[in-house]
Formats: sequence, structure tokens, C-alpha cells
Amino acid sequence: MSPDPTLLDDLEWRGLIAHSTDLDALREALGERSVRFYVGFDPTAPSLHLGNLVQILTARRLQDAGHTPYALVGGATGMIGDPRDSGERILNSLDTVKEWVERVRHQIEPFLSFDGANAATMVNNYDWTASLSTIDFLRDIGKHFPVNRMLARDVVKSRLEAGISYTEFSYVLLQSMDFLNLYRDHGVTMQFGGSDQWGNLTGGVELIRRSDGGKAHAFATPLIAKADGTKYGKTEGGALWLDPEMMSPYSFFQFWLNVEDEKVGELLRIFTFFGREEIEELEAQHREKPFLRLGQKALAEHVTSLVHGAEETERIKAAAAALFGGGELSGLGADTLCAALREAGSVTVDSAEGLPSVVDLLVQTGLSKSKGDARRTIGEGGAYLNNTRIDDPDQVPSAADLIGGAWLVLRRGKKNFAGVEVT
RNA sequence: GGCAGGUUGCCCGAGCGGCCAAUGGGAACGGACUGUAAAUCCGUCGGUGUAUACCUACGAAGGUUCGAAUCCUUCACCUGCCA
Repeated sequence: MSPDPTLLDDLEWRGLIAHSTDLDALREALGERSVRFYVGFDPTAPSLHLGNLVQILTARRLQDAGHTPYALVGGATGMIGDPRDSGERILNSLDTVKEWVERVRHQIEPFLSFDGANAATMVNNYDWTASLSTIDFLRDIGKHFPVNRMLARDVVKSRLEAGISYTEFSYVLLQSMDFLNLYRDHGVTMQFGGSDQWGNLTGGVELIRRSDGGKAHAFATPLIAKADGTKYGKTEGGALWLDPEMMSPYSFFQFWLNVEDEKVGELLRIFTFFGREEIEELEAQHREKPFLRLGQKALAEHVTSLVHGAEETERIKAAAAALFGGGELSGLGADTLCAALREAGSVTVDSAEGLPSVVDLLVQTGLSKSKGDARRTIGEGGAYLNNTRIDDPDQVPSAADLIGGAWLVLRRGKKNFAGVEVT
């Protein structure tokens, strides 16, 4: 199978290449034959997140263009920990890492194709690292790493004051060894990763050259940050997880829908499979009438479909349309409302002993984290029952408030909805 | 192994016997303005039906004291210097 020669241009246009080894050599390699490449994911949490999605989708783009993916989960590297600026990591137990490896593996699989001439392969670096002897490791791998060069790496430099363990310092050797092993055993000649991985990526390229005299390539994708340069991921109280248990698909969709104007074009390029013309058209429309938020809508719909499926996305869109419609809630059919609130999040309450107060309901739905917080929100004028501002914290909903005889709609602020089903 | 320093709320970081639920910054949250955008301004930011109160919290466990985030002891972890 001959690869798509325009791939690299497309990746560049999308801004997916933040750094790379010799770009011309890379272009030549990718344009002429089907390249075997790898991308790794360390199990540092039970779920992958937004940043990892960039890698997953990039892997998919490469596969679609005719190249062969090796998706690596870091059963070994996850035991060690990649150094980061914020300081030494707490080591996780083997059992925890093993469990997370499985979860991460299942999150990646749906995005790649495991059939055909360039079928993907899942690998785990635990398989070739766990049994490695220290002597072999130090002689065969360690010998190729000058410590002076390792010390010059930015992450390491930034940690020299605060301290860095030998464990984390050695991380780059393990990841480089992964590349070497995949190069030797599977003919893998390219690796990519997030730009924070750049040092680890080049470490592997260099090891292959020093150890086997081989030529390998690497590139890094950009870090995804907000328009002001700060990190995404602390929205609505948590990171942007791909696991629906850890972040509801509804919230996931809402995140994309609320992206700043300045970021729409960039995110469309990175996170969607829309073509160049399609995206440029969307950007043009967006520039002209930003208040329509067509870009955000397309982005939210596309990415949510990729991660959570088209059906779920339709349900979320219907839910958001109902809740944000601005019209009278009682005008909505009970079925519509019920479905919408289930998407947005809802709790069930037994009315046998009378309805709880609005304060209790805010807490039960999770809109407020404590009664004090709920009272505060009400005091600030930020709490609504059925789209009417609540001003008395002691208010108790009455039977007349029940929409369709069973539902209450609570809202905190402008866009946090939750339903209460009364039985 | 020895000596010295550190561990504070979501994060960073002050406090060093009572005036400490703990200064300040960031993040976050609510309001106003809007387009479920950004910027700006205002407000909030441990819990409790609101209390000169009680509970929980300043790495963990004990202790001294009328009173401890602050002093002492032991333990864990981190850092530096010396072996």
C-alpha cells in the first residue's frame, strides 16, 4: 500500500508538528513508503485525557494515510514516572499500574484499525523491560547516554534545585529503549508524542543511531493551552477525561462548545477530521458572525462523536437545545425534558416525606458541594428553580413546581443544570 | 549513618504559643455586561438551619500548656551538606 503523499503537508497545516527531526527526511520517509511508527501512553491515571487525544487522533491520521501504528502502553514506564517540573511523582503500585494499563488500552483501541495491510498493534513496554537485567541495561543502553547531555535537558535542569531522583532521571533511557526495541523487532522507524516528550523522542532516535547506526524519525505535537497560555483541564472541577465515568459526555460536549473564539480554528485543525476547505469555510463563517458560534458547535459535535459516539452526541445536543432554549420549561414535553435532564445529570428523590428544601436539592444534585455553598450561591443570586431565581434559601418546592408532575430543573449560574425526578 | 532545613487549605506561599479557619497570589465559583465567547468590574471561596458557638484542618502519632499550625518526642517522606 502506498502512502498518501500529502500527509505531512496536512499535519503541518494543522499545526500538529511543533518540533521534528530533519523535516525533509521525514517528508521523504512518509511520502515514499508505509512507515511503521509508534506513540506511547503512560498509565498515570485511570483514564486518558484531552492531551492524549491529540496523539490518538494523530495516530489515526497516520494510519489513514497508509502508515502502520504501534500503540504502546507504558506498563514499565508507568512504574517509573516521567520527570515533570512540578516535582517528584508518587510511585504507583504494580497492581494499580496494571489496572490502568488495561483501561488505557481499551480507550485507545476504538480509534485505530486492527485490520488490513497496515493494521495497528498494541504493545506494552513491560514485556521487554521487566525481565531486563541491570547489567545488560547499563552496558547496552546506559553506555549510549552521556550524563552531561541528560543534565542539559530542560526538565532535568529545572529540577536540579528542588531535586530529582535517579528513578525519574533514568526515565529517558527506558523510553529510548522502547524505540530501539520496536525498531529492531518490528521495524518501527518513527515516533511522535506531545511536545513535553521531545527530549524522550530524540533520546530514542539518538540511541538507534548510536547503538545500531540506524536512522529514525520523530516529531512532537503542540501542547494544547487556552488562549491566555494557561492549561486547559481544570474546567468545572476536573481534568478533561475521555472516560464517561470520570467526565460525563454532556460536560465533555459543553467544554468544546464553550471554547474561546481565538481557539476555534486551531482546535478544529487538531481535533477534527474535517478537510482543509471545510475548516477554512467554518473559520470564515466564524470570523464573520462569531456570535453564532458555528465553529464551536461543529467542534463539539465532531469531537464528542469521535469519543462518545454519534448517538450519544445527538442526545446531548437535544438536551442542550432544551435546557438552553430560553423558552418556558413547562412548554417542553415531559419526555424531552426528562431525556435532557438525564443527559445533564439528575437525581431521584422520594416525595413520601415531603420535598427537600432547595438547599438540600442543590447539594444532592452536586451543583453545590455543601449546604453552606448552596446558601452562598442563593445569596449571590446564582441559583434557579425552573429558570426562576431562588432568593429564599429555606424555600421548599411545592407540587405546583413539578413539571410534568415529576421534574424539577435546578440551575447554578448560567449553564450548570441538574434535574430532580420526584417519585 | 551524621548534621542541617523542610512537609500549611485545589495549587503556590506567609504565619512560628492566645488577636488563626489561618495574610497574599493564582485557579475556581456567582453576579453585571454578552454570544452557553473573550476582556473588564463587583462579590464569594473548610463544614454545620447562622452560631461572642461547635466540628474538622496546618505530613502521622503521642506529649507539654489554661491554650499549639506555632514548643517537645517518635515515625514517614522530601531537600542540602558530610560520611
